[in-house]
Amino acid sequence: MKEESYKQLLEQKGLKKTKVRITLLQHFMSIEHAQSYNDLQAALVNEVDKSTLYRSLASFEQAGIIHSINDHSGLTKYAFGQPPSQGNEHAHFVCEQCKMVYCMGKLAPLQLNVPKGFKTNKVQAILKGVCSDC
Amino acid sequence: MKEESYKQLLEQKGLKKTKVRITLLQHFMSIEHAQSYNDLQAALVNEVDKSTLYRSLASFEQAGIIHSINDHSGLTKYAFGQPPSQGNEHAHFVCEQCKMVYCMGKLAPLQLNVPKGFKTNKVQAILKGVCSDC
DNA sequence: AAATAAATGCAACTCTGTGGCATTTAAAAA
DNA sequence: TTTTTAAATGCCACAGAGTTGCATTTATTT
Repeated sequence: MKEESYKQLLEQKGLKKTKVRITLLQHFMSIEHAQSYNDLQAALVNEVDKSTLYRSLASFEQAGIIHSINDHSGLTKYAFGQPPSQGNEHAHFVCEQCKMVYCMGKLAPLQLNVPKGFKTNKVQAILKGVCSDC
Repeated sequence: MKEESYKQLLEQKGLKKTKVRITLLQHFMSIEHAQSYNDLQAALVNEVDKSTLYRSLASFEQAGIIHSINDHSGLTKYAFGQPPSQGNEHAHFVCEQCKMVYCMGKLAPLQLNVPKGFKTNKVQAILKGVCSDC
């Protein structure tokens, strides 16, 4: 995908087309698994300030370009694409060997019974196992 | 439950019956939802050192007395009882209003299809919604 | 090209959690 | 019961993730 596409997406979302954001977006779209803060710093060759990176991630997430994932490792990870939501549920797969986090395809609505008085709005599932690369 | 019971449980698990552990265990067994580090500090009236508390939690978890939960809030929470495991799966319910975390009953095994090459070993589910108190 | 509003970089800070080490305490041995 | 010993505690300093205030720079608008 050429640079014009990234710029188009940013414009469409009402985000300024800055150097950091273009590089970051390019990276997100070129990789298939979720990224930690450190992955991203490395990918951007440590040329970006920490707070700038976190702020960029926040704006991307708010714009629905990426979504964040908590994979039980203590580290938040970020992946390209809309977050799982009503009608668009997806689970995350954490590889127990390489620790990579992948977004899985659409998820069949889960049947879960909760005690009376509890009302479930959404279900977030984390699958743990071994990925196709390991 | 009287103090003897707490002591019995600690002994059974091969843990020394110290003041901190007895108080902590007593607290865990008297409350129905998962506790954050701060909840616990407050419950112990801030009389326990931070590292001692974390170490006590670690030993309780290792002994299978409690289990830790990551509820997407960034904070680890701890709840009484064995962790969800093969044949003993349970989900956690996070109330979107009061932020309380509850352990739900046994969970029907989830049917989730993953791409070929991926092997799922376990599924962890977080339910989000509104609890019976809210 | 000038004005404006937002993004960046820097520094200081908060908060969760960990690790070393001297001291205390529970359990075991005498 | 007293002594021994091994583990638990408290204190301190530290590490890492993430946030915030503020001055400066940069993208966009006029």
